[in-house]
Amino acid sequence: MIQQFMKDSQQHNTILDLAAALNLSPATVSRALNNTSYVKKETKERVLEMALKLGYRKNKMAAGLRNNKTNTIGLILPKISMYFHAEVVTVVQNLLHAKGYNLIIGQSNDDPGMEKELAETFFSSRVDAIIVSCTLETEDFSPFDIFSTHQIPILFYDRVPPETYRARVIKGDDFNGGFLAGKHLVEAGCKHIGMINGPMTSNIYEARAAGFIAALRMLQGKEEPKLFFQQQLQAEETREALKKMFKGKSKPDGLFVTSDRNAVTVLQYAKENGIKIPQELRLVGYSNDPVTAVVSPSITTIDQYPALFGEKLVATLMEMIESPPTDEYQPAVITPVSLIERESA
Amino acid sequence: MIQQFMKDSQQHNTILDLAAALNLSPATVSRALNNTSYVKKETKERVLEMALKLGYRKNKMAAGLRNNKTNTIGLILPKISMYFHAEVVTVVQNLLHAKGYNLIIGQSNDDPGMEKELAETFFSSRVDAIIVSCTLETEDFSPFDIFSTHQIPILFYDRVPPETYRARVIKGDDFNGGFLAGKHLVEAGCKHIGMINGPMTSNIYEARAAGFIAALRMLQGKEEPKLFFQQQLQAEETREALKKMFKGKSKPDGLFVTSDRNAVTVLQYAKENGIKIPQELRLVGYSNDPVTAVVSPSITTIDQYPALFGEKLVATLMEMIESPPTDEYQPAVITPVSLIERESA
DNA sequence: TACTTTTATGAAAACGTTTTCATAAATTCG
DNA sequence: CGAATTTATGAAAACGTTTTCATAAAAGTA
Repeated sequence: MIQQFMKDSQQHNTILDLAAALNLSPATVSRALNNTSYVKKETKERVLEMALKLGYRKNKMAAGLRNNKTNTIGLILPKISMYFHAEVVTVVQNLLHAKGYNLIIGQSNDDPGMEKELAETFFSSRVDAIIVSCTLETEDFSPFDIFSTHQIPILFYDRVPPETYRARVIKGDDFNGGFLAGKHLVEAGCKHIGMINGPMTSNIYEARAAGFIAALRMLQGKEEPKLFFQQQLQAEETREALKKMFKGKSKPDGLFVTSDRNAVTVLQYAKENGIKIPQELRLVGYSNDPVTAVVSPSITTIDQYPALFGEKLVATLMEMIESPPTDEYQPAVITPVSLIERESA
Repeated sequence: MIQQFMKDSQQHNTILDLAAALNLSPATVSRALNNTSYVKKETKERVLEMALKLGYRKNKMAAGLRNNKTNTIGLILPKISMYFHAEVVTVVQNLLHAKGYNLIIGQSNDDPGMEKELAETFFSSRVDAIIVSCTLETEDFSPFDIFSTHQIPILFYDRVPPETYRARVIKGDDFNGGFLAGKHLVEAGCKHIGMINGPMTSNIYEARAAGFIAALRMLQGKEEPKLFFQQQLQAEETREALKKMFKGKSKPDGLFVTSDRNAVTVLQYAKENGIKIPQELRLVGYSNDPVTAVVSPSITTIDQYPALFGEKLVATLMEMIESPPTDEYQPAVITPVSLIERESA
């Protein structure tokens, strides 16, 4: 009965196969499947039943081509395995799935060339929207222009373009994060406070530094602190910076490290060199990577609430997809941060 | 000149637009773009130049529909943010991108229902192949049947179906991992060795337990050890297990915990309860999560070489995609593990 | 009853590619 | 030089949907 309509099992069956098996037109089958427009109740049931029997699944590509909608969102980020990003991706993917969207992920590995390549690929794949956290060095954002010119929603997060590049942005309150760190160290009584920062080409490190300096200036009345280092976030560089810091006569008694991984490196360096934390050196990290909670001493750090971040991302994205495009200026959404006090400071 | 051919900027231009602008047929343009078949050198140059000028990008959906190839791979895993998986995904995505494939990711959150849903979605999206690491509880693998019946390569890794479900599989050498852990604890002189394992419904925990027991049996001559616990990998459950273990009179002096996160929990419990590691309790974890290297004492663990894992995944997948499907039985690929000795044991 | 509206379905076009089938021009070969 | 081959291009069909435009039947309304 049914078998006579079933094609070679390796073939996909289509809406035409369903139509043939039911003596209906493909149009009606499509309508039944998507319950758009009028379809007799009985017909719809017959279609659904047959679809089940033949194991029919819609070819999303064909539908996408026709509808000009892929139900796919592209996500470009530096590296999935970084704690903050892994958490964000986790919730973003879950929420998008619930809303019927696929997520395609591309890692720039902090290489602007790769980032551009991914933008092109995703555009070519006709993603319905795109989410981007930039490279540490991205200065030319024009590879993303195609999206705006083609009215494809683009949403930057965390590492974002400057205000001058008009785009929707969600970012953590890095200035406040830096400020909280500085304030905490000052209030703990530190006199010589240093900082090991990431590259200032990236907005997040720039803002963390600005907030931090503002705190020192406001609360200690100091101008430009001396013990500043910026680097590419490698453990080796952190050690270099520490060596320099502790060589001089004005050793730091407080240190703000803008990445938890590097804060852990500081911890190890301190242990190796007999520097007591927090007695001799108070330490504040950034991100609330779970590792900071289990090392000893545990590390005081700034939580960025990545899950909340992810939720806001998806909510904003959906709003962008659903509402008609507007040229209105949309101020950056700032998500909160807070200081998690632990043993290191 | 050119502008007259440019459409409204929000429109995508197509191969037809190129053809019109150049007074060529779409066929020739396509041939020039993909350099298939004969195209005069000069023509090809003209096409490429115009493509650049008009900012043409191929619509991958249309191409995919026509070619029955999406250049997209689906990946289903429990949760991206787990260390092992994050590392695997990182290298898999990078390698796939280099080979011209997009990666779409779906998280089952260890829910078999969600896993099934994702399989359906990815099938519907016509992925060229699919990579799966199962739920801890997946027992019914039939949701994946569609792929095999439609000749779509499917490759399981890490958490895989049993031998009886014929499918290509890449897994870590969990038996050996368990064996190495057991051997190490025995050789360290432990007499009462316990184990906290994940759910035995999953092949990985079953194999780790089997290897571990084999080691104790072979090297200690003991039959079924007493101090066995299995649980769902939650910190709370680990604490419960520990409470029970240390309540009895035969307290363990060695412990194999088949997940590093839980090994860290053991560390904390030990600290809270004044149990000295490694003096009173030797501890071995599993996965070589970076956290094990930075806690103190650092944790001896089993490395699974996730990067190597990812490389093998992609290599095998490419082979499956490129070579004609075969019914030949393909034995599971086993990737190596090794014991990383640290302070805890 | 005769008209309008609602319900139900089908034919055909469209989405943007690629490829098969033609055909013509250019080149090679005997 | 004429025939065979290679090079170069175009027309049209195809991939699997969805949707517009018809049209017909059923239901509602005056």
